[in-house]
Amino acid sequence: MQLSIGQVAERTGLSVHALRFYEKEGILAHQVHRGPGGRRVYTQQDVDWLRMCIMLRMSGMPVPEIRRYTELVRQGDGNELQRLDILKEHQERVRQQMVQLQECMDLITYKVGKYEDYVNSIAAKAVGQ
Amino acid sequence: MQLSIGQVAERTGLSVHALRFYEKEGILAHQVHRGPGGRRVYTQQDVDWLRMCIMLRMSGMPVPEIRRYTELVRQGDGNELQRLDILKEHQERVRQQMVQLQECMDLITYKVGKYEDYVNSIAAKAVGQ
DNA sequence: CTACGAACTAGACCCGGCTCTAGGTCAAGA
DNA sequence: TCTTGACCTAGAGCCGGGTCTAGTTCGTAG
Repeated sequence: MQLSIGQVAERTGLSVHALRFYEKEGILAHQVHRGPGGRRVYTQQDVDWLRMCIMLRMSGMPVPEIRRYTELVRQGDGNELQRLDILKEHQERVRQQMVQLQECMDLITYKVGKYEDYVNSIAAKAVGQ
Repeated sequence: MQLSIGQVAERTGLSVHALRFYEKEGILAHQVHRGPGGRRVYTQQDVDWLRMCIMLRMSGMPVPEIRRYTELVRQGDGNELQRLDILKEHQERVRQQMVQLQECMDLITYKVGKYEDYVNSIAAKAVGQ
């Protein structure tokens, strides 16, 4: 299956601009090949790869690190340990992020509870009047 | 207890620059009062407030929204419903973020597992030789 | 033909959130 | 007295991550 940049944009949710930007940043496992008129032709694998990159970005992996990982994959077999290192390191960061986020959530939930109680008590008084 | 900007920086983890920046952005519940020589004098309440703001920032609340919330608090009683709205909205965003983060985590964990298996199988072969 | 839509490149621009600089005040200690 | 260090203001600069523009080139449809 051959996909144009527009189609890839649709199915990844990235903008056409962002796709070209990612390519320039070296974030494509197997560089996009070009069709007639120099147009980019993507495959399903490209889309799959992009979806993974989107996950990595969403979870806060910086573009340069995604590039490092991508380069390892491009180089092919033999560097699996390095790839594993990158992934594990990121996994740890994500774990920490989740812990932090949970702490924030706890505080917010506590505050929401307080305000709800307060607002309800006001409403109750109003009814009592 | 009176605190200098430097002391507040220490106990919040924010930089002195960031503290002045936050103040300029209107993110201080009760505006910092000034001591001799125009120096900022913070109280424990300021520190507590800042700690909450840090939680809100960490969980992705944009500065302008923290300002809105701060302004409501500054205005005093009577707008608790609006404050509650802001908090609930943010709570929902944080919830979504956590879901996303968990999805990313699942993918990463899956990949880490794959690579570990692979790396181990290689190691086993090496031993077998 | 021509005109539209989708693609191309290179590079400028934007935004949020700080961070840093320049130039100055002030108080305490050597 | 001089120096040091913490503070002050206003405003410039930086970084990450895109986003947008200008000026073209295609291929297809009217």
